[in-house]
Amino acid sequence: MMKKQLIMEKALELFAEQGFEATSVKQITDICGISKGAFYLSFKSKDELILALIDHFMEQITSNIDYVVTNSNDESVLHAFYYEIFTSFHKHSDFAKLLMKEQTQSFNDVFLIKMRYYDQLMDKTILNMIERLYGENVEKTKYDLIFCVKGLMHVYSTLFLFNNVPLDVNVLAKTLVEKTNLLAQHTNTPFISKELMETFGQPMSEEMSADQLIDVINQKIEEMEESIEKESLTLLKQELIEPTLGQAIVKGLIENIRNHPHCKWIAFLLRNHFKV
Amino acid sequence: MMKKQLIMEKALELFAEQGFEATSVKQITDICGISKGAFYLSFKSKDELILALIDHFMEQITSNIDYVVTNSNDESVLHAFYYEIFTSFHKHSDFAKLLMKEQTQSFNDVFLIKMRYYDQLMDKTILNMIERLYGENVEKTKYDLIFCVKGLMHVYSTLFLFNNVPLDVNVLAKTLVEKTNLLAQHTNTPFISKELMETFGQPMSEEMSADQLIDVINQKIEEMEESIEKESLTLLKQELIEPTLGQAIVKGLIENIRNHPHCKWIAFLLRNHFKV
DNA sequence: TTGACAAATGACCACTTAGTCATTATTATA
DNA sequence: TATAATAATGACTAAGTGGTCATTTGTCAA
Repeated sequence: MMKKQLIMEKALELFAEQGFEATSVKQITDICGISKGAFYLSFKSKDELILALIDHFMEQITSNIDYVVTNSNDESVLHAFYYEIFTSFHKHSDFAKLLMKEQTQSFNDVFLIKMRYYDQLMDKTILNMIERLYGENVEKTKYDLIFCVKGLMHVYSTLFLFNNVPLDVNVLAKTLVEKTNLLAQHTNTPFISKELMETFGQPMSEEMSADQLIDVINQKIEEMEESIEKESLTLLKQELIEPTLGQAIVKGLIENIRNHPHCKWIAFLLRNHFKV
Repeated sequence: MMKKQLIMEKALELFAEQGFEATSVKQITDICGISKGAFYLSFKSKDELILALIDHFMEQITSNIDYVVTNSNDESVLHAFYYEIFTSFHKHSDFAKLLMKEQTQSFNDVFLIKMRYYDQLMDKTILNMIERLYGENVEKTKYDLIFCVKGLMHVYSTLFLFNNVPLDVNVLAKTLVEKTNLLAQHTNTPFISKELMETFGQPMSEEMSADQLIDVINQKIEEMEESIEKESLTLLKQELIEPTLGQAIVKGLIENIRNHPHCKWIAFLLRNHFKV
């Protein structure tokens, strides 16, 4: 199991540098110092590896952003959002590079669906934030705003990822907050209407069912040692099967598990499910 | 020579769909209905093919944009800029897709240099436009503005290229003009300082020398049949060797060749050289 | 020391790749 | 028609690909 992590780490470096297609399994196993067979003991295929990488990092990044956004006040939420994103990208710069390089590529159906899934989660988070901050004022322009925010994120990420520009995340976040506010408060001409958004934005992937959630939780529970987190998770599972606890308790339980590295994603899914 | 064009056309389609690395020479020759050998009669390598494609389209697009920008008044220049870009991308959508997919990829040094070169030309054009429109007001924020403009271009291009969104170029250009004006007129907090721009933006690739320009022109002249364009080009070559004509005449001569499909790029280079 | 089980190996498979070149087909010239 | 020049072919090479599996190695408890 240690090996799986080693492979993911080293492969990520290679993917970031050369791209996924240009990196061979042989190259990966060589710098890991393991045999080809050992690789296929950890991953069924090269594709499975990149999918695992995407999930591993996107779950982390997505849930962190979501938490930060839902737990900041209106004054600070935009700044917190940008700050969190760029901090994540900076910390996991190899993954961020991989993401940039492969996001328009399309070798694999599963890959594509996964990318679209996380992209839609991001859209949702941004939209949420925008609606909360500007309300009715951006009714006509909010979809354009999503794209503007993503466009800004994209260029500035490229800038510091591929040009080793020294990064002061705080300043960067500040400038983008200013720009976002400007665009939100003064834009009048929309390009993306609600209808347009719906025609191309394949119906937002619906949420996970309670049953699916329970499966994921069961799997995690088995991996965990006894702890407050495990207890909280067990209670939350119970709540999924048969709701009895109040909102406050549920929220508290989710808060308990939120910082456990293995639970971040589940915490995110549960927050979404219980809408707390 | 016809064959070269056929290969470029068909290869572009494949590259746009599958990416450069994922497309094999065999695939290209198959849909062209030619043999492998015939391919290597037109191109020394697969790499040379993609470089030729980049040059072919980027020369066209870059020179068109430059012309449009330098020949629009302050009222309309921003709109003209966006309109021209998106029209080009829409018209050559396969090439635009290729560009998006491969712009962060880095298989090849020559490729990388080429991409950076055209990217810098674009930066220059945008900067020019911004300085002209907003002057002193954007002294501190103009570099950020370049990136904002590129970020907006990027997301909206992705949107209509990969999501078959119906494209009303006029409306799109309008919304982006509004956004650009907003950002230019009200942004106060810069992220990219002049120094920062200089540290990462390897010294702007210096202009072509007069001698190099003459070489390029000589080559073109041979390919052309007798015409006003050819005569103009010959006179311009003379002017490069020994300046005798006035600005007005030079400008007129460049105007003469500007619409000849083979001369667009040369017209661009000459406009830059004579600064007319 | 033995035996049982899991972990790890790397030769090997079938296939694909970019690129070459002796050979053949086509065209133009005399 | 004969000859020279050019265009086009596709079998071939050498290297590499993702993936497999019979075999070896390592690690336990008995």
